[in-house]
Amino acid sequence: MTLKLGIHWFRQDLRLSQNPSLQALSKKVDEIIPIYIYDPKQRIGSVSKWWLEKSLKILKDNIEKKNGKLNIFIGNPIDIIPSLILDNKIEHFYWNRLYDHYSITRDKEIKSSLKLKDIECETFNGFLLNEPWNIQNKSGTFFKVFTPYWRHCNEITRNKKFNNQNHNIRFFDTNLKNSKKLHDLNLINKTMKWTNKIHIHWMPGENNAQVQLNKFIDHKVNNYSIGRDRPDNNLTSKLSPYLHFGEISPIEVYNKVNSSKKINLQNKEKFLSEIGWRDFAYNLLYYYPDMIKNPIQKKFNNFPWLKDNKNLKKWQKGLTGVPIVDAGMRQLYETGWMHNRVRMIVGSFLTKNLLIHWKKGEEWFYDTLVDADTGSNSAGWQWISGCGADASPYFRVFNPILQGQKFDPKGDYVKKYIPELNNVSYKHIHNPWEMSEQDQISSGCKIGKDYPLPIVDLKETRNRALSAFKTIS
DNA sequence: CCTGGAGTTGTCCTA
DNA sequence: TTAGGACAACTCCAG
Repeated sequence: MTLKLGIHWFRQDLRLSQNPSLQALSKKVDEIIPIYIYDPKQRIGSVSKWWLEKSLKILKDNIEKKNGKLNIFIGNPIDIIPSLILDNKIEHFYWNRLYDHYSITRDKEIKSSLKLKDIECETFNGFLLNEPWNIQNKSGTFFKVFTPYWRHCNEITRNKKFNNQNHNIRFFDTNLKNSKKLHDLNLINKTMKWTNKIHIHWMPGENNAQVQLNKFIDHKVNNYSIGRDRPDNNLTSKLSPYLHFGEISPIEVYNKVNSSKKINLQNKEKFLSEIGWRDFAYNLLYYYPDMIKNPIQKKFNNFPWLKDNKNLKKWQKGLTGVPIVDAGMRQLYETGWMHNRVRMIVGSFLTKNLLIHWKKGEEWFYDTLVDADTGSNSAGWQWISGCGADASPYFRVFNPILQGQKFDPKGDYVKKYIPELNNVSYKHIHNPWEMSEQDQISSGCKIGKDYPLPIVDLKETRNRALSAFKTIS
């Protein structure tokens, strides 16, 4: 008797638990051949490469604990998959779906070629609470505004039955021919000092994702509603990279939080809606597939963005002279992550005070964030720059001094990432250029020497942005 | 098809 | 010092 074999294709679902494709396939076949295909043509940031390497290593180990082997390939899946099927007499080929244009196009092509060969191909939702085509407003189209979207989506998700059981998964125990070593992907570039420090702050992998979720539920979520806005504490869930790589199921996150009796309603709803934002971003990406590159509001094609590489570089390095902006940019560079509130502040500063195209910000974030994600990243940048579907009104230009004073009142966050300002008093921590000569001497921080003067005048550039918006309306 | 209320995350000015 | 209104106009969405 021969074994009935099926392939599960891992993509952004690097987990064994609560993985719908793996679950379904294990009911169908005797043993599962798990594969991962690294496609050099698919966009991936530098820091994401670091995370991916770690994550694949853990996945590989977890599969080996179940006496299986993870098979890694390099190249275009469209070329690789047909020969895998042929060589190994595969009759079932399963995966969990993705929602960006590149993946959708590729997956469609693969699915139809498998159908032609009479291979059973099934795909699943393992990445979102609800897939875009299942969420419609009463006019029968997709939602463009978050609040009504989430009311609807939340209702559906709350009533979904959640199967907490994991069917036993049996893996095929030998590597396929031509499969590569993880090392061959060359994901971690040794010369890049960047990623050297990331491991201090992050532990990828599905086991760590569970630890992080439990920690969040036990110690953080009950202060979430207000606390999430404060970069000087640590009350956000930090689940974003795990969700991006699929090391944890968003439905599991939703259900564990939703069913917890310890969490008060306001904090619970606030957190769940943040998980909803992730779905909403993918809803937008699905219906505006080119939003990665182009503004959803077409009039923004005429927006007078400035090409200013000098200021862009200063923004990237955290040398703008505006403390809360610089602290955020340095946190990003150092840890691969930035607090959500600060992402908005640096985004507003780049697109409104510096008038630099949001795309430049999107690219930098994509390269440097551990949670760099096609949907959330482009939706976030379109929102903050004002060109998104449901964007911030144009007159809402953040004042980084006020934001700093409001959300980092003692300057703890700023000081953590900008040691130059360590001895500056809290009165001037967000506007150190207004210190007197005397204050600059006593705090050991001479503005313009130890720490830069602001590269732009905040008031002037605010007005410049407002007039720029008038030109396109 | 029409209607009215609402829209993540603000800031500034004036009284 | 603080609270309230202005800042645009438009599109979305539900009834």
